[in-house]
Amino acid sequence: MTIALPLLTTDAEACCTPVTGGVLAVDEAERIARTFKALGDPTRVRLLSLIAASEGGEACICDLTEPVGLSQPTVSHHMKQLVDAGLAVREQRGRWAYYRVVTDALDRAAQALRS
Amino acid sequence: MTIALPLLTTDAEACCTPVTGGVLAVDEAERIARTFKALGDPTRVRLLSLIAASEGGEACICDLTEPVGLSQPTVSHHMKQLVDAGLAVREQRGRWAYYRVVTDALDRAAQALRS
DNA sequence: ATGTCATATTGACATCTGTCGATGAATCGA
DNA sequence: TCGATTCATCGACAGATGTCAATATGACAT
Repeated sequence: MTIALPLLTTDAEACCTPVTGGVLAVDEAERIARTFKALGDPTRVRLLSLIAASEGGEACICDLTEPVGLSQPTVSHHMKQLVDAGLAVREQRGRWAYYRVVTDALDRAAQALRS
Repeated sequence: MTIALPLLTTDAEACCTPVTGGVLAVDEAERIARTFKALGDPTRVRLLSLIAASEGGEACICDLTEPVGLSQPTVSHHMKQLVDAGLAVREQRGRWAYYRVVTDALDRAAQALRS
């Protein structure tokens, strides 16, 4: 007999012992830090903001390269970081890769900062 | 004539255009990212948690070194990062340096993630 | 099949970051 | 005054990070 288990729990999904709610276990601190590390680069903050403000709440790499003023590989790299952290999701449609912000993940990250 | 101006506005004090509330200006994104960068290290997350959970909500370096298992200079370095980011404050009392968490700064950081 | 377009990956590079041991600075007690 | 204590700073080092040009991958149109 096999049991269906979630294949992957991204850091931002796993919820959210608040930082100020008692001493955090090492692995909890690592999970929380991974999420904030992804938010700790101005380009990535800007990318999330650009995507969230786009029509339909989604954007492809080609929409993002010019506004942030960086090369396409660099933007692609940053988006991968955000996806790995669970803060964005990627959907391939034809030649384009559309990214959306995972607002739940942002909310959960905010929870970790609540007092 | 001279005018009294705030000498320093820490990043976490300056509030808090939400990431998902329209395209962020570059300097706003940089401010937000600086705060989250400070939160992007597991040791620093742990330090904040340890301080917040300490008696009186404050702790000195000597209280923190052993729990995080790092050298005193390293802990001191991390605390400086947190103070520079406005997430902690330092008060010297005799030989000891007491640190407190700036919960308002955490709240404001959380605001930046609200949708 | 071939070429074009959008994106990801690779490899390289300079810079930043976390860590430590050694040392300096300030405070207190004897 | 002297030594002990607490913390910050310095110098060094390995490893991580942000960036780009070049290239690979994959999808679509012709």
